[in-house]
Amino acid sequence: MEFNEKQIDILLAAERLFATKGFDGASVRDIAQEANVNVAMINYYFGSKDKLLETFFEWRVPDFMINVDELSLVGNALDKVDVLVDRYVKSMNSHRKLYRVIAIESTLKQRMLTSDAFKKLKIHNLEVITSIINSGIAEGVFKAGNDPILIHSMMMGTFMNFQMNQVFLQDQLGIADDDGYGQYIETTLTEFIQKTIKALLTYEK
Amino acid sequence: MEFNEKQIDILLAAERLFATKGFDGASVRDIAQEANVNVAMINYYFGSKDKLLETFFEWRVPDFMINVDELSLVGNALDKVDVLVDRYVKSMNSHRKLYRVIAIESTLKQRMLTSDAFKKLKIHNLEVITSIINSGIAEGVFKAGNDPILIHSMMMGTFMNFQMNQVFLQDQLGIADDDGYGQYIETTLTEFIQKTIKALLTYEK
DNA sequence: AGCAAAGTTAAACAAACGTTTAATTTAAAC
DNA sequence: GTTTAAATTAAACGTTTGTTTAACTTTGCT
Repeated sequence: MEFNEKQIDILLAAERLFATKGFDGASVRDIAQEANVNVAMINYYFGSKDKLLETFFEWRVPDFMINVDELSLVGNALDKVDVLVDRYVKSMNSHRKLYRVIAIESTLKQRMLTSDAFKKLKIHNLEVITSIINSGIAEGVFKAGNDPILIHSMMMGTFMNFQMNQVFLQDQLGIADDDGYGQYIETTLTEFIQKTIKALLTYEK
Repeated sequence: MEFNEKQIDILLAAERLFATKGFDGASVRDIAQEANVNVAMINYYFGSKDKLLETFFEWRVPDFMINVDELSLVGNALDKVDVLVDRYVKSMNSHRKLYRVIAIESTLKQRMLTSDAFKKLKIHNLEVITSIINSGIAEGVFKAGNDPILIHSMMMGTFMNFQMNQVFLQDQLGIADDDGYGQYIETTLTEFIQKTIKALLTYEK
């Protein structure tokens, strides 16, 4: 997938507007204006508004694949959890706008169901987590019987909750601006998720 | 707030359609048809589509207040966590449609920011969790230094993740239908969240 | 230079949107 | 039974929606 400058302008404008107004809330005229292009260019390059969303997803999905090579370098399973969560949160946090789009649109009716790219992404990431847990069990550090799906849901959900309730949480946490909020996510929230997963995997009962 | 039969029909229809198509995606004509009323009735009773959403929120919010009395009956802090999570998940799960509406709309621009009812609800629920954690620390069962906001985010986020990714997770978990998914949430997921919170609050490091 | 393809534009398209109007029916009060 | 207000309706309102058209400009190739 190769895009020229103008197409990327449109994709970036769409990302901004979808994230703040949702797919239905952002009109093609809004997007065209944000991207400084004529309205017709969107249909010319992408075919339709729906296909723009689809193309947008395919364009961004690769950014969210967990890099397995990086993880295999780390020694024990406990450290692997730390690295995994750190990379995962950093990746999602650096594409915060995108992640809000995903969260919103993936819930609505059948949109995105066609987008196999995302299903494959989720399955890939699930497999990475599963292998880490299994290696921890093999080492004797982790207890068995914890479903990777639930752990993945916990990690994703906790992060997403911070994305969805930024206004409320930023206020509650006494954080001044958006940058501070991003920093909080990359430090305190990351450590919290790391701690939670390790606590859970080593829990006796 | 008292509503007649027809108004409730509209509110219920709105709940269904907002949940599946989003606020922008559900037209007033859709809602009117779903509720078997004339289109004009929506504006007649609620003023506008925006006010319908606002009224809808205020109508449903009370259902999500944690009942503190029920919790004070339980003895130790560990059991309180179990009861809290159980009631919380059951409450959210029985209003699944609504919760999807909240999740979607609360993220988009400034909508809902005016709805103080929700902020108060969140603060109330946060206070309940805080008091449970503190009582556990007083008992010597829980370790100190865990922010209630993070624990609440984890609980909410994990549950919400199951709401947002039902199609994918239902497939991955091999669950046949919607009822089975609801049961999974009320049993396995509930136990997982309970275990996670207790593991975290008793974790050494 | 000449030509074909790609890029770009303003204008127009029909459809759908939320809302309002004006007319009519129903219900309640005296 | 008459009167007044509330409820209900079909139709129309003016916008906005996503998309297409047709004319025009730019680009790349021989």
